[in-house]
Amino acid sequence: MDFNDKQIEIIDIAEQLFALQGYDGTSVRDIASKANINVAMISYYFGSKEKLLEAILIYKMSGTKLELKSVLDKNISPLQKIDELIAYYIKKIYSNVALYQIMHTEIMHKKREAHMPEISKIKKQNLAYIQAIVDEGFLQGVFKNKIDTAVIPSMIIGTFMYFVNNKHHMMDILQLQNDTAFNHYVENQLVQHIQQSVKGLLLYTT
Amino acid sequence: MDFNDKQIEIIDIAEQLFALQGYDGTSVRDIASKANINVAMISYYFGSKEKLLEAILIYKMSGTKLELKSVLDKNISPLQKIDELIAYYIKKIYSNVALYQIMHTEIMHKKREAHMPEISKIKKQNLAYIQAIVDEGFLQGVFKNKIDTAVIPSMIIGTFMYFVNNKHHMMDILQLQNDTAFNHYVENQLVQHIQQSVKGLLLYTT
DNA sequence: GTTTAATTTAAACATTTGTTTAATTTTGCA
DNA sequence: TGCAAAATTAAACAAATGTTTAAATTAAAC
Repeated sequence: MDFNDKQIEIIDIAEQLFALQGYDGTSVRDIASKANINVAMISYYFGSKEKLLEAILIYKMSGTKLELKSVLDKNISPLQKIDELIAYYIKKIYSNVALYQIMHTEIMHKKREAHMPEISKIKKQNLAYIQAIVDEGFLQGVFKNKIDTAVIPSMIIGTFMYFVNNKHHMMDILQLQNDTAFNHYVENQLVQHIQQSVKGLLLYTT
Repeated sequence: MDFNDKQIEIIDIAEQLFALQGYDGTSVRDIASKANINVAMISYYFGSKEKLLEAILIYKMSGTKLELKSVLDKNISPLQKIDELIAYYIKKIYSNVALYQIMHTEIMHKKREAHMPEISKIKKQNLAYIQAIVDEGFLQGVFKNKIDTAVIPSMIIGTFMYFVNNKHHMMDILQLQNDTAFNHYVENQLVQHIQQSVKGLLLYTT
């Protein structure tokens, strides 16, 4: 599956609109006018609106694959690996928020669960890497708590997505004046909070 | 704002459909046929589809108000308060998942940010209660870490919503065979994990 | 029991939807 | 240059959308 420049342009714009307004809330004419093309070009290039959504997932997901293995192979402590894992995780998601928003809203809606198997496979792969770090931590006696590793991605992605989806409200509460301040908060404080809580989960029994 | 039995029936069905298929993905005819009524009844009772969405939010939110004050007033330690707060929070959300799904998808979509102020007000109120518990914990010297309390709701709601929105995947990974097992996991293990991580955030510096 | 109001219905409405058609323009190549 | 393929266009298409209408039915009030 390779797309030409024109297709990629359409994919980029459709991705933004789908993330912002939802799949059903975005018409092909919306996309066409924003992309300065004729409506027919969408059918011409992708076959249908549904297949355009597929194209977005395929194209964007291939460029988003998490390289957690590189974190795993580093010569650092399990605790540091957790830190780096989370920082890397969030950095990746943050630079592809639109894609994740589409995945979490459209794919969730029971109508379109076609791509579920593929996504599920990636999730399982990522989980295996996290599990490896957790196992290592236990082996070294650093991690004390027996937890379900499966909840860690939920904590990272869930917390992060909720936070950015409520950007306006968070900026209000935390008195962040502009987008730069918000970005800075996410990349520093928010990441630290998530790191802290995941480590707290692994290290301490209360 | 009070609704008669017929209106409430429509509200209940529309809530389920909006949560499952999205607002734009659900037609008024969908709602009408599921509710065994004529399409015109929606306009007759609510004025429009948009106002039906409003009605859902108004009606369901009034019955969902978190009674965090009761937790705050209890004669227990701040740590226990955090536990109870989280357990209560999740219990409430879980019994109103559909409403929260609508809020987090539809309200997020930039088209409809009308009800934002009202929701924002409730969020701020809840946050104030959490802040009171955190302050108390610090005063007693139990909590050691200076954190932004504002991220706690993100952790609770975000983690929880992500988990239940990926129900299928989670059941697969955690080998939960049926809905009962899933519910049981959410109400026990998941709640405990979230409690543990929030407390870890407050108690320990790593 | 008659009258008035409230409810319910089927049909029609004007738009908007995704998609296709057929003609036109542009491009790539011999 | 000439020509075939690809790209682009405006228009039309049927189906689905939210909403309204006007008639029919039911309920309530007197």
